[in-house]
Amino acid sequence: MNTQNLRKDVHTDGTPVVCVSCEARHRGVCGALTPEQLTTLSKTSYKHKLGEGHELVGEAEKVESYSNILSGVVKLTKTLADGRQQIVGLQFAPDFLGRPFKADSEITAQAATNVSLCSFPKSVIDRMIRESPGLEHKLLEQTLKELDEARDWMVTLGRKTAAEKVASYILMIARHIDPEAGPEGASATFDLPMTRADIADFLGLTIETVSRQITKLRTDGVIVLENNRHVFVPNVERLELRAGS
Amino acid sequence: MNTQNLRKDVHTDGTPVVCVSCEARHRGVCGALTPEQLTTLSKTSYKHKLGEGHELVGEAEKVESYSNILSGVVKLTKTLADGRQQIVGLQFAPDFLGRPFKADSEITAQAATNVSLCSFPKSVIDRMIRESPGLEHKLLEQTLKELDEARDWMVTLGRKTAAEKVASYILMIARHIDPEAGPEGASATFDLPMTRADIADFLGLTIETVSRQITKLRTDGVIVLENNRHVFVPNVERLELRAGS
DNA sequence: ACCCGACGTTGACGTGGATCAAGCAACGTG
DNA sequence: CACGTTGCTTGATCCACGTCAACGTCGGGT
Repeated sequence: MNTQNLRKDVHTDGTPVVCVSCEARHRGVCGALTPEQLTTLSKTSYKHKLGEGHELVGEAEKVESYSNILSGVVKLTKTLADGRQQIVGLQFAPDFLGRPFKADSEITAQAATNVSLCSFPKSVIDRMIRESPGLEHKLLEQTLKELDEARDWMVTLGRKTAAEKVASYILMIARHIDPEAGPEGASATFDLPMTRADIADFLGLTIETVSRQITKLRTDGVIVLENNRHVFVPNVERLELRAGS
Repeated sequence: MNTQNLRKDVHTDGTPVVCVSCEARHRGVCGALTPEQLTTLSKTSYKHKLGEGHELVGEAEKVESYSNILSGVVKLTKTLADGRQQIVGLQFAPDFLGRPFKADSEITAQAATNVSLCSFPKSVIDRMIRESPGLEHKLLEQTLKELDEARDWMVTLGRKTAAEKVASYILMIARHIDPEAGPEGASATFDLPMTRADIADFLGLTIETVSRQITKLRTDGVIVLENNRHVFVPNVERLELRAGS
């Protein structure tokens, strides 16, 4: 492990901090740590990959550790007693994963795609939180962002039609994965990171309805599909219109 | 203003801290402040009341100030361009109101009932946050709680039937307003703090559907209504069954 | 007392999306 | 190659909920 390089990355300009074990910037974590803390963290963190569908919680994986998502998409789901399921959140590439100050979240985290993570023990981070207030500030910011996203989605779940829901979903994915697609009449290309079943669970619909609405968007020329996963949006503004603002 | 009393409240056992201007405990704020900060805050905070339906945001009220809710219920709503509305959160008596680090929340806060608040300027609190890390910790805890509630409600919005939604709503209100109603077969009595229109906006339904489902709960003996607002739940467990877990 | 408006209930009817069911394409496996 | 499996689409039917409309009830103002 090259501590020299680590130190240099921290000291030269302060901002771009890299975790030595996974060689990635940790949004919300490393950026708020002192060089000493970062070194400590690096000694206990480890990089690993998960296949699609792999569960991250309930098997003592998340409960005892926090993770940064290096690539892929993680879905947070809640399930009713009779099996009805709802996805309550999606975490993308640089997000932080893990619930501070609470072991039981009643939420299941599952890999929606292949995922690679950089994990470290809960105890180490919890101690660092107590030591450096900047870290807590980062956590608060991410939590506020998640709260905003959750509330945005509540409007979609409660008040939009199936057609608007599906358009909103595609638009959200486009903005996350292909953020270069500017707001002004630009086009976008990306892969849907989830199955139709996942999309349905996210939108509070059935797979049949999702399929029909996607077909409609396709026949109307709003999107172009390839292999059921690869999406091309020739005109993002047209998609925005379908999403019901 | 009696600073002697204030100091005494802070010093004797540490925990029960009282704001001198509104004479109430402020969950999430005063409890994390030093005596000096509390004194400073008291000089700028002011207590006031708002009638039902009064807006707290968009008119420079919330943007430039934070508030503690002393009594009443505040609803947070989002509105689509065509007027469809969704309530994305409810804040009850000891909650903190106001979004740190962001002036534009795209959310409207309205008094759902008569509300009394204790407000103070954004700038004062923002400075105190920088000074005392305990305050930020409190904010993080409240934000996490709100996130949990939002995600619980997403399941209700996306996957529950109208009957289950209404039962879940009544149950949630019961637990907030009459928390003495123990989980084991106990009864509960309380007033619904919102109109049928608000309930509909909260549940993603129409007022007619809400009315029909309430009527059904009444004719089935799960609840007893009086004046359309006062509710008696003879057996909370029966209501829980209707809420679909 | 009267009216009025806000709020709530109830009924009749239409429809969006769920449900049930069939079929298709891509894939890996014996 | 036939075979099953998984993911997706499409069609036919049904029903939960929205929509439209009428009516009841309460409280406040003149």
